[in-house]
Amino acid sequence: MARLADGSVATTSRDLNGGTQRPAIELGQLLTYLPSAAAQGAARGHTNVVGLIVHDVSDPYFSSIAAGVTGAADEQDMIVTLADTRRRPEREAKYLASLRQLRCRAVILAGSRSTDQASEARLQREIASFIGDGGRVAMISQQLPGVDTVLVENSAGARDLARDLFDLGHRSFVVLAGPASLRTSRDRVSGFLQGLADRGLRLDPRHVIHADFTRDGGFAAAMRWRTSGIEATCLFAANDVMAVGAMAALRQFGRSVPDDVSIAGFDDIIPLHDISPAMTTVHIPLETLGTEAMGLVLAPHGGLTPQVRRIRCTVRLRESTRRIP
Amino acid sequence: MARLADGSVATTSRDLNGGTQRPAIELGQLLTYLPSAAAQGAARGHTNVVGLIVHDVSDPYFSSIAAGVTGAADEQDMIVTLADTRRRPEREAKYLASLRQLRCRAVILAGSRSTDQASEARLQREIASFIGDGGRVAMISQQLPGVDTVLVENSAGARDLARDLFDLGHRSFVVLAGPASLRTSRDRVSGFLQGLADRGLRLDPRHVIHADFTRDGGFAAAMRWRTSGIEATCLFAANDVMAVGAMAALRQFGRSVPDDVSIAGFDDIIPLHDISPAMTTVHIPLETLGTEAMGLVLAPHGGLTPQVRRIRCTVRLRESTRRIP
DNA sequence: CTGTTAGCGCCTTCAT
DNA sequence: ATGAAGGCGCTAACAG
Repeated sequence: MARLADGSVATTSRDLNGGTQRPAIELGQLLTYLPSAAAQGAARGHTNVVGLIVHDVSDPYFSSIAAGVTGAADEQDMIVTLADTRRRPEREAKYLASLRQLRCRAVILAGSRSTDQASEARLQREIASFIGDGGRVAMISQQLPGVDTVLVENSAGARDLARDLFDLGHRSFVVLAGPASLRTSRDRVSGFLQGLADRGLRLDPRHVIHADFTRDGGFAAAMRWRTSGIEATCLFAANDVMAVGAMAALRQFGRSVPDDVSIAGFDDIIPLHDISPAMTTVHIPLETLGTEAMGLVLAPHGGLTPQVRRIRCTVRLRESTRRIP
Repeated sequence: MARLADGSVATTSRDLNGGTQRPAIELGQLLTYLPSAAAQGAARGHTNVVGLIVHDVSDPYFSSIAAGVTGAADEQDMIVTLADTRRRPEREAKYLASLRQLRCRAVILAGSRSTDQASEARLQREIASFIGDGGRVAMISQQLPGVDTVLVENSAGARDLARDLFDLGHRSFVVLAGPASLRTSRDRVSGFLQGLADRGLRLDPRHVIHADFTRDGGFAAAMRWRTSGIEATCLFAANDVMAVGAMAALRQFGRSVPDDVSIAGFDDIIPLHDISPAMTTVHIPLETLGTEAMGLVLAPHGGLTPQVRRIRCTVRLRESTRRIP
């Protein structure tokens, strides 16, 4: 194409790629010409695309991770393609297949693993194929055997939170948990129970109410708590969006936070930083999750032992929880 | 590749593509084989990728739009690649170039146009090249000459809001505006002023305070208002995240909402649906913006006249604004 | 319907 | 340093 300008083809390709834009003629053409990434990919056998699979982009948890990923990608001149499973675990494998077809250099899977055997098995196979084709993959959240992981210490964070709430004087809790099928929710719940146990308190299993891992789930769980007749001075929601849904429900049936009941969440998502009362939660450096994941998949191959990067969660005590005399 | 299974090449390509998986042998291979999208793109001359360029994914405004786009893309078996400018307008052209190189079928540009002449001009050129190569492009927000647009009626929405606030009894306003360089902010501000003018009220230009179009911008603007000594019964923030930042500032210097001062925002972003007091705002169907944009770029070419799809904004009066006796 | 033959647009040895 | 040739993995227009 641009041979009209110079004369040869290989040469043109070279110094177009080599950064040394020599013939001024090319510079002129540059205004509109760009090599086809598709053709380059076909010829080279790989591209500079990295895939990101999330459960729900519109959830601030995932959009912050996405921001971390796009930021890191930009610095490496990589392009990120986004897939949103809409919280249907079985979609992950499907999207991974699409990304494999794209011959992405790497894929980042953000979000809790589920306990659906069929989906997870199919995902495992897709991952194996992807890696077999020379691609890199990183998980964000829980570890999957054999793949690099940015591991969020959900359990430890929830344990610390439970202890702090206990030390604030709370003795009766209700846990607004996500679906039992989500590892993230399970880890947080069990960590929380462990923290209470550390202080000698055993929580009745009926005090754990399961619902969707969303705002509406939190609302519904709080409603179910209300009709359950279970007493509690403190509610722990397994994530912030559930907590905010629960707060809405509490408001609706006239319980004030934190005067009537304290509440705590998990994640420390940004849009909630300014609500009132400020939400007690467990902070996760969400953007960092994304950049770390990019770091893993872009790093030179780590050999046979999968890399694991642990991310600590830190308790943020705020107004939505109060001291019990 | 898979010719080992059958014998021919074209045949394999055909019924792999044609859905009629004939030879059982292939079905066996299918477990791991997938045609390379890169090579397909090279051969066909186009791909099933659509690009999405946003100002900031972690902003709920954009993440909701992204959700709409990914949802629509999924239905059409398209793949979306995401680029985040981090609110630097000059990045748009750069990313558009990357996407052009990818030979995307289409690109969606979400977010306010700026008034930076240089960036906009460069963007215009990129768009022209992109379209010249046979790609489709759609804007979300304001119209750009010659390109399909999902036009948000910011001005009308702000005008309606102003009238409603006036009718609530408010007579003194302060506008917390975004940067003067952002069309979206300008449109909302001018619409708001127009609405007041419709009721016979003229707002002193000093009552318009400019800041970043972010939470921190809203916080800063509210702080500047405080020290300005200007009196007002109602604050209008040009978007919700600014409004929430302003509310944080108000809380910090002990002004209660809505008792001391009413406040209104714009966008009706989801994470704010449950805050207290509930925020008066102007609703935009954000996900719809994304799906409509996909509709535009996937529709058969609209001829020479660019398509424009207008999206209405509707006022949502809530607790953060009160009636003035 | 199937197999053959050209490309698609680029990159990469390999000589020169 | 530069040009020629071969190939990347697939599709499409053409014959059989």
